[in-house]
Amino acid sequence: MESTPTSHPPLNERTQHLLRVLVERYIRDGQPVGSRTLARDAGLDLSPATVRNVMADLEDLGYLRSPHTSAGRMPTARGYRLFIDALLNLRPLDDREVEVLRRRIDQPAQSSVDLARSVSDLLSGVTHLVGVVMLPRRNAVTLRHVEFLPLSENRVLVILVLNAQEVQNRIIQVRRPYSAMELQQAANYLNAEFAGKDIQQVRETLLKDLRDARDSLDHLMETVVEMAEQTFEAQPDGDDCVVAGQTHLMQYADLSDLDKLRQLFDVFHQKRDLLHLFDQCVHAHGVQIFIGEESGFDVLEGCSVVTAPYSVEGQVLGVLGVIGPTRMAYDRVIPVVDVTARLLAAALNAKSH
Amino acid sequence: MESTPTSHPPLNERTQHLLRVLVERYIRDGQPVGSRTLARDAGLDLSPATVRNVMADLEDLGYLRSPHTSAGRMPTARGYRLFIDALLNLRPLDDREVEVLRRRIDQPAQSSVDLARSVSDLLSGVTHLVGVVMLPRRNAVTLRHVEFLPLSENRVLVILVLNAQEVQNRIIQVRRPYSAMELQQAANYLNAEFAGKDIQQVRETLLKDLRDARDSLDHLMETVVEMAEQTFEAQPDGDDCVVAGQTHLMQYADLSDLDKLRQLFDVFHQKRDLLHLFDQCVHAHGVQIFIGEESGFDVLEGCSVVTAPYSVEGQVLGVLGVIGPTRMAYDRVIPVVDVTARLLAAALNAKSH
DNA sequence: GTTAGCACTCCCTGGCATAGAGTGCCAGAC
DNA sequence: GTCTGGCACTCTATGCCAGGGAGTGCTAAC
Repeated sequence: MESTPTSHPPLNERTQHLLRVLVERYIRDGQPVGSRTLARDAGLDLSPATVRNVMADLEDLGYLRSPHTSAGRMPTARGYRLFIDALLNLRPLDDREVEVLRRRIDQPAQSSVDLARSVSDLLSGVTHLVGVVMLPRRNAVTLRHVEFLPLSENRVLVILVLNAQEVQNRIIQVRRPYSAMELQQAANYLNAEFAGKDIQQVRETLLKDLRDARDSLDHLMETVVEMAEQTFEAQPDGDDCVVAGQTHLMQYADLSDLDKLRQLFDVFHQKRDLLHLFDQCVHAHGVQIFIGEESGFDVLEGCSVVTAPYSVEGQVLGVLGVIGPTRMAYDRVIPVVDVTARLLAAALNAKSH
Repeated sequence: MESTPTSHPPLNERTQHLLRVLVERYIRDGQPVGSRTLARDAGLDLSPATVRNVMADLEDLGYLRSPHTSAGRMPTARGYRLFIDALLNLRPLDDREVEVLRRRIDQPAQSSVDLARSVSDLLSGVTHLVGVVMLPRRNAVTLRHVEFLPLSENRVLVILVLNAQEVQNRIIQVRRPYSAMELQQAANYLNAEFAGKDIQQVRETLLKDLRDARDSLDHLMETVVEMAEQTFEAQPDGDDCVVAGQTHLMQYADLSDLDKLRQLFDVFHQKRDLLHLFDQCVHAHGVQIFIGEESGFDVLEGCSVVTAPYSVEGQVLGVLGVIGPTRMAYDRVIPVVDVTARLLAAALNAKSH
C-alpha cells in the first residue's frame, strides 16, 4: 500500500487510539461523534471531559472538525489520511472470499473490454461502491493476425487479432473495389511479414518503406499499401475506462445533494477526467488512495478513490479501483481492490500463455 | 401516431382549449395551475370564476387533479392522454434540424450496437431525456462469412460476419489442437456451403446432417463438425437494449425523490423490464406513448415513454424511444422520436444494399 | 351562462420557546 | 501533571402558533 507522503507529528498511543475509534465510528454511521459516545466506544475508562481535551487537540492538529459548535466531530481529509496510513486494521479476505472473486474473474471473456466490464461490476457489487477498471494501455501491442473481407463495392471489413486474445473489427472505405482474392493475398503478405511484431513498429516500417517505393509497386503491393494504411492507422483509444455501479452512490446520505450527484455522474460518463486520475496510479506500487480533494478534482470532494495497478510480467497493464464516499469501509475496500488487481493480473497472465 | 384507445366524452371547444392551455402551462413550469393564471393564459376574456367552474368539471371527468385543496390543478394521466390524442399541436422539425439528425445517424458505425449507442445518445441529447434503442431482434440472421484462427493449444477464435455488417467474435475451446490449415479448410467448406443462408437453418441442417453421418466422416469433416457445433450454438441475445442520458432525469424536480430515482436507474441498468415494455411497441404503427402507470410499471409512475418502431423493407427491426417525466414537451419529443426512427430505418436500409 | 363576492381550506413562512447534544473551561481530586 | 465533575454556553432540531397568500367552492346577482 502506498500513500501520498504527509507529515504527521507524533501522537501518543491514547490519542491515536481515540482517533481510530472515532474514524471507525464515523465510517459506521456517518454522524459526527461526540465525546460521550467516543468515551464509551473507546473502552479506555476515560471520562467524556478527558476525551474532549484530546479531541480539541486533534482538531487543532487538523485531524478533526466540527460541522458546528454543538455537534460532535468528524475526520478531515488529513484525519482520514492518518487513519489509513497508520491506524487502519485491514480485514483481509479469507480464502473462501478470494475464491469467489477468482471464479468471477477467471470466467472466459471475449475481449478485454468485456473482462473489464465484468471486473468493474464485480468490484462495485462487492464493495457497494462505484467500480472502475482502466483498460490496458495499448502501447505495446503485438499483431497476431490480420484478415480482410470484402463487404460491398468499396467497404472492407478488417479483422485484427492482437496480443493473446484481443480481436478488433473495423470497416474501412477503400478507393476501388478489391476482390476477395486480392484481399486474401494482401492479408497473407501482411501476416507472413509482420505477425508477431509490435504494431507500432509495423505501422512505421510498413508505411514508410512501402510509401517510399510506391512507384515501383506491383499490383499486390498496391493492395497491401492501401489496406495497411487504414488498418494500422493510429487508433483513437476510445472507451478505455469502464465504470459500474454508479447508482450505489445514491445510497449515501453524504452525497444526497442532487446537483453534486449529477456532476459526479457526469464525470463517470465523460471518463476523460477519470482516466487522467487513474493514469496517475499506473506507477504506484500497490493500492493507492485519494481522499476527497487530494485527487485534485473539486467534484470528488467528499469522495475517496482507492486504486491498484495490475500488471503482467512486471509490465503495468492498467489500473482498477473504486470510488465512494470518504467514509467508506477502508478496512474491507482496500483488500478487495488489492486482491482484485492481483487476480486480474493472474488471469491475464494465464491467458497470455 | 397510435395510442391506447381511451373513451373520452365530447367536450366543448372552450373546455378543450382550457385543458390544452393548462397542460401546456403545467408542462412548462411544473407548478399546479390556478384559475387566475389559466384565465390570463387562455386569452379568452373569461373571469377566474368561470374558469374555476370549467376546471371543476374537468376534475370530475378525471382529467385534472389537485395536490391539495388550495393548490392549482395539474393533469392526470387521463388528462395527458386526451391532450396528446386530441389537443396537441406538434411542432415538426424543420429541414435543417432533420439534416443534423441525419448526419449523426448516417455516420459509419462498426456494429449495430455501436449504432444503437450513437442513436440513443442522440435521442437523449436532443430531448434532454433518457434515450433508449432496442436492437434488431435477431431472428433472421444471414451467415455471410466464417473464419477460424487458432489462438493457442485448444482455443480457437471464431469470427462470424452476419448480415450486412455485423461482426461477432467468440473464443471457443476445442477438444484437440487444430492446425491453421485444418481450420482454414473447415472454414472454406462452411463458407462455400452455407454463406448467404439463414443462420438458424445452418444450425439445423448442418448439425443434424453431419452428426448423423459422424461415423463415415473424413478428417476434414470431423473438424468442420467440431467447429460448427460451437460456432452455431444458439447464442444468448445479450445486451440488446441501449440506454443513454440517464442523468438527465436528475434535473426534473418532479423526480427529486432520491429513492424513486434510484429505482428508475436500476430499471435502466437491468434492462429486462425495459425490453419487455419496448417489445410491446414492436407492432405499433408509429409513435406510441405510455403515460405514467399506463406502461404497467409502478416504477414508471410519473414518467412517460415515447417509442417508435423502426423497420427496413416492411420488417420491424427494433424500437427506439425516450423516457422522461410525464410533463415532457410532447410537441417536440414526438416528432424527434418519429423522425429518428425513420432516419435510422433509412440508414439501415442504405447499408443493407 | 357568466361574474363578483365571500367564506373556507390548505400550504408556507417566520418567530419563538424548548429540549437535547455537545463543547470549553475551570477548579479540585488523585 | 493528569484526570474529572461541574457549569455555562452554543448550536440544532422540533413543535407550535400566527399571519399571509393562493386557490377553491358556493351563492346570489347580472
